[in-house]
Amino acid sequence: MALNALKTSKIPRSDAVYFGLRRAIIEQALMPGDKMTEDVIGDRFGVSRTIVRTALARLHAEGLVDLQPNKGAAIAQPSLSEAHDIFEARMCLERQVLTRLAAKVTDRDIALLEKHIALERKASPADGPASIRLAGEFHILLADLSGNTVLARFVDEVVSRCSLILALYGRPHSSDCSLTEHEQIIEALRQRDGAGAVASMDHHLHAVTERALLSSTADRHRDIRSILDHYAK
Amino acid sequence: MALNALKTSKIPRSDAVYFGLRRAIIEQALMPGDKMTEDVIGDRFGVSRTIVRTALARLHAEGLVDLQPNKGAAIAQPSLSEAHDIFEARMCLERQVLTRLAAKVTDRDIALLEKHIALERKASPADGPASIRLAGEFHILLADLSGNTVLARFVDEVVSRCSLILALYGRPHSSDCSLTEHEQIIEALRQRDGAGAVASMDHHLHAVTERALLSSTADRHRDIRSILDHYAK
DNA sequence: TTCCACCATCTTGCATGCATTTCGATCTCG
DNA sequence: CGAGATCGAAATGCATGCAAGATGGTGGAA
Repeated sequence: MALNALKTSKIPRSDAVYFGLRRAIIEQALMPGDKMTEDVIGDRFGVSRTIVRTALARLHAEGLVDLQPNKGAAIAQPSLSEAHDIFEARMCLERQVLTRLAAKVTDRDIALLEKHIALERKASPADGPASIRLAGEFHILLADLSGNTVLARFVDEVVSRCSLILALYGRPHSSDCSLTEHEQIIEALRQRDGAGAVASMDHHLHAVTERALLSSTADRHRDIRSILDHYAK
Repeated sequence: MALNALKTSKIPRSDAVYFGLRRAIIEQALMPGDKMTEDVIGDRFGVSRTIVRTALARLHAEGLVDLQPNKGAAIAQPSLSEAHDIFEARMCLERQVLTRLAAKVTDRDIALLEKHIALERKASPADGPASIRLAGEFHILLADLSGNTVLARFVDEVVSRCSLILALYGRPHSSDCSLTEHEQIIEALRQRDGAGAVASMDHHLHAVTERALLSSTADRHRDIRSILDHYAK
């Protein structure tokens, strides 16, 4: 009785759908623009449309899914302008995370970060999807360790949305070099060097931004909306 | 044809419930801890539980509502620790907003801000609820004018959650002095003085924080039904 | 051929019904 | 008298059904 009171935390079935879809989006199994029909998702997950609808609404609130009334859901396609907004917010939030973290980081925190880096290093060469996810989760781990749950939630959101931006505008294998940048951040934290950590993060995020947005002008598939913006007026 | 394409944006009925409840929470008509029964809300707004559930989930995602499985929804009661996290995130976000805004603010923006201040000034003396809401909306307006939609969304959330903190820990009539502080911020913006605007905002938010975390009020017994009659339409 | 209207089909918006769980009051027993 | 068991009312979790809106293709008229 007293024991299973701990495991009696019934979790809603919509959570399973939410996390499943979220991972599919972040690992770029589902690509921006892909249509998400309630029936299809419900069949795959073995739940009714009611549940799917709840999960989609949640993803919509996070900006991962576009939701138009009477027309259904699709994976969000951030415009270049939105992409810029997301990167700016991300920079602002992650600076705060590192400033805060440098002042309170423990050896155990460092160990957790090292452990994560090891995972990144292992997954990096071959496994594309996992590599993308792990690179993002490094930043989410930093935010968690900062101890500020609000910052952590916001970082989680902007990092997730960055996956969409990468999928839309980025070039394929661009996450390798971020590994050493992550190591630089940890090194600065190990020395409780807040300014250094922020500087490393600035450098890292600028690099990510450039990698993500510079290739967009050249080739690959481009955003129709930003193209039309140019001709509409 | 081409004209009504603009007005053919059917809005879901859950939006009405969402915004109604949100306003009731922000204006402190509904207080932290108040139980929110789906049937009761549905009756007041004239919709089914399905719709109410959607609105509650959205409020939960924003941290305004606590949602426990099988136990229902209640207005969130941020802990002091959460309150601190929220203020820290808010400070970080609003600094960015002002830095950005000072660099691009137009005379039209200034005019909008002045107009809002006029509203605040008018509502301040008597109307408690509206005064609370307007003080928050000043900050949301700043974020909107910054042009960064992501920052704007985040600011919206933290400002809303600050209402809960004020309701829980703040003292009743504390929003008057914030008016002159808002004016200081506008003045700094008018001179395109980013550093000055940030300094004013720092001072303002520190003041708000201090005002917020002083005393707790005795709560009386209130009826959710009669309150919702006022917000249902 | 091109454009428009119309219809079949698919999909979403929403209410309702049923099963399950929670909560509180009464009852029972020590 | 008090602590725990028990039962009923109430609230939630979820699936399903139906109406309304969107999509895409066909046929007719200019």
